[in-house]
Amino acid sequence: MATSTASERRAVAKLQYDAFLAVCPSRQLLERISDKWVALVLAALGGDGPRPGEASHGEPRPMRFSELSRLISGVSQKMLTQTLRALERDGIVSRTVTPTVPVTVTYELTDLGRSLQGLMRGIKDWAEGHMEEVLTHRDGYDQRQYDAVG
Amino acid sequence: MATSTASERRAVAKLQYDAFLAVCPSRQLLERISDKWVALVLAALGGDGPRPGEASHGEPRPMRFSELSRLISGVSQKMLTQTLRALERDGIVSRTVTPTVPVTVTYELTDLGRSLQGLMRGIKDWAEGHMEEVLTHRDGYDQRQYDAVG
DNA sequence: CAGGATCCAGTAGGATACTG
DNA sequence: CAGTATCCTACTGGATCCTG
Repeated sequence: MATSTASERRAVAKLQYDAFLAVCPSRQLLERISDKWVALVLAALGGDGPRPGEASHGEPRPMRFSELSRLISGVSQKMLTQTLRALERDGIVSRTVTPTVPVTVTYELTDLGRSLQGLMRGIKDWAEGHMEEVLTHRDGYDQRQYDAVG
Repeated sequence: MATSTASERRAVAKLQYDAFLAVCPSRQLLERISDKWVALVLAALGGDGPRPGEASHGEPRPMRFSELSRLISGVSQKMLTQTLRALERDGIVSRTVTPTVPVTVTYELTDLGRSLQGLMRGIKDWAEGHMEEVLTHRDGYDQRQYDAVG
């Protein structure tokens, strides 16, 4: 059962893996993709992200390391590398090296990555779209805390 | 512009917040919800999660602290408390105290939480559903690494 | 039962310097 | 340009003990 035809049996696999269980492999996968940098990298490679002098959403396209680094402000080179390596290992992004001088490296989503990208963009959009609402709730919560203490 | 009618203007707010920017508040919100425990808590409160002697998906319903703790195996009491407090502060879950002895505390999703729950369940389901595929990719990647080194 | 408070180890992750 | 390697700190998060 470990060496079954994996790709087509996902509907079945869904019944076998359970992320609620600490020992289930899917728990680790969930941890890996539940990462702010993963969300932002996938959103970037998925075509979300303003390009100079243009509206917010572009087309999905291969992106270079430095390009990603610039778009995702605040990410360290270490974390970006680490994130991209992990995603490549899991088959979510592909890495292409073109032997120019200096070398050109591009990243893009795989089919598997594309199947996840929509979800991740949804998360990012949700955060951006409900920010005001969340801020309002926080104010209320903090005020209640303040009142309770005196 | 800070005190506008927040709830209905989300479509507008979406144009104002950008999680790609390190200084944008939505970046912090994205970090907060990009958390394995958040994903699992929302999945649990959203009705995903096997109940004894039953199929995998139940109905959304209020859940007690100990119940969540048992369902989400491996979570420490500290992290569960911390996660629930943060979600409560952000208006994603609500906390209800019933003054029995000992006290009964239940958690459930708010409307805001319900709007996020679908996305989070999607992430969890993706992880469970694509586990095999990811494992296959990892094997290939690791093998290639091994070959490259010798 | 549902946490709050403490203590402490592990590691995530930033800064810096160097390489093909 | 696109990383790798190293060092080091800060925070995450688990374990434990205690309370209303």
